[in-house]
Amino acid sequence: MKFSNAKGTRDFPPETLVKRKYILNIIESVFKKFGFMPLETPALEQLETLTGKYGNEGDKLLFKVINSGDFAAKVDDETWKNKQSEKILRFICEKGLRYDLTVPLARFVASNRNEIVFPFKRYQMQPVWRADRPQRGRYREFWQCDIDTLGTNCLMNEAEIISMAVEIFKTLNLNVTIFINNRKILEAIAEKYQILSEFTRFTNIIDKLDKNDFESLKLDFESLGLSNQQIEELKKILKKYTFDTNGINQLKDIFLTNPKAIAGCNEFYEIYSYLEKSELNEKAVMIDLSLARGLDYYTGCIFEIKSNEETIGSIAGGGRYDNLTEVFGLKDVSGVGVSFGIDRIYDIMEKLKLLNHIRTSDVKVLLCHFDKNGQIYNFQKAAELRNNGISAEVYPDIKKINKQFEYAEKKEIDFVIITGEEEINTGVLTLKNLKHRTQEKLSFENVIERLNF
RNA sequence: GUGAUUGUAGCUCAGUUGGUUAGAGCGCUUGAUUGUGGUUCAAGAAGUCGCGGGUUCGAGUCCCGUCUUUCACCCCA
Repeated sequence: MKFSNAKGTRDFPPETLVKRKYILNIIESVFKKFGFMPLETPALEQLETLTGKYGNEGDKLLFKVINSGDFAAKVDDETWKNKQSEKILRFICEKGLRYDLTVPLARFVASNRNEIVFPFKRYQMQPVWRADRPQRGRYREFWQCDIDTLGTNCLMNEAEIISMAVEIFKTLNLNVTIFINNRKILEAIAEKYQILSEFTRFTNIIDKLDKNDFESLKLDFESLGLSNQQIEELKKILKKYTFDTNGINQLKDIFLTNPKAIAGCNEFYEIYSYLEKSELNEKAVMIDLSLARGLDYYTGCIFEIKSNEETIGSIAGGGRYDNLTEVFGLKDVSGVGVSFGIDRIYDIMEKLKLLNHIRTSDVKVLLCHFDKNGQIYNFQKAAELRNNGISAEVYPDIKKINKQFEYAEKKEIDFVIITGEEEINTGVLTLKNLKHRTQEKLSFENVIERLNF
């Protein structure tokens, strides 16, 4: 194959796209049901909008877009000769592909603050790009389905996110667990051990706990300056707790005095108070103190959702960010949101054969013919059928009838209308059910009745 | 970004220590069957062996580069 796709990007053939849209539609309809409004932003952002928001690793994964025109001429000889990529970059590119949908949202909200109705509830389903090495469930171009609420501190929004996630995955028939944590509690731990200055490194290490056992990370914790006793203590604390009064009480008992931890626990209590009476099953939501999340901008509650059946990393993630719009000049606007990764959801559902029932075509009937006269007649009949709300397709060529049947079968069209001289003369339609191999002669009205089930 | 790994017909894959004209199954086309398919039978088309370079009398096979795939890190949806 001479022309392959760019690394980590894919084509979506019709059969795939039909299934993707099925998932997207479910997600979108739930978003709408909760009162979120759509937003789209450009694929391209100013590079300075994107840099510095995702941590060091994030910046490395940004796709940069080279300036048009004679970009090389604008680099001075000295910089060019020294081959320092970072410095040259500043001269030759000023745009980049978006890395997620949250930062563009913050930019949008900050610059449209006067037109926006707050609290601002928006959903956004668009591709994002990351210059990562691809592997299973990891692509360089993938779609995120985001919802965010900005301009309110109310923790009902966190509870709402959980409800939405539960509804989405219930509708999709996927067994998942929603893991939640709170950055305030993680900060409290870091404070307790006086490693707050190393907070990012600390969260990076504990985030590995889902893949590695605690023992193998001991050296990492030691490198933070923690004593053996402290590490043993951590081992007891960094685990999962049930998301109910019992579990939160356990947590609170650990950090009796630390104000940040108490704040974090109180947030859990409040979020739980909204959900207490809903029909969540006990294992749908878990508090997981080893959940950290890499993105730098989270300040409160954080979420991550994983499939119970497939290990492909997380299929959704998000959290509360108090200061994200501040870097775009808008203070005191807190936001909370979550992003669903449709590509991973698709991969899991495909593997679990949960998408096999999706029909590739909405067409109810294929009109077949033996000659030009039949085709012309069918062209008119198809128009009449469509006018009566029936999606119909005329076989687009004059070929043997069995070819036409095979075409219908491949496109999962159950019915065919067979038009020959006899049908044209009498005005009666021959309707055949390909699945049952039955066939009957019907009037136009009866055909509509038959196909309108 | 680090270290591995993959690529042969539309698809899944064979292809010996380097040796003539690169094979199979499925699929596809045509016919048996000129108004009724999915079975069966017969025939047929199909490949710059990912791409570029090198070694060799000779490369699908060995070497280098490159693109792509998958995997482990890093990190993440």
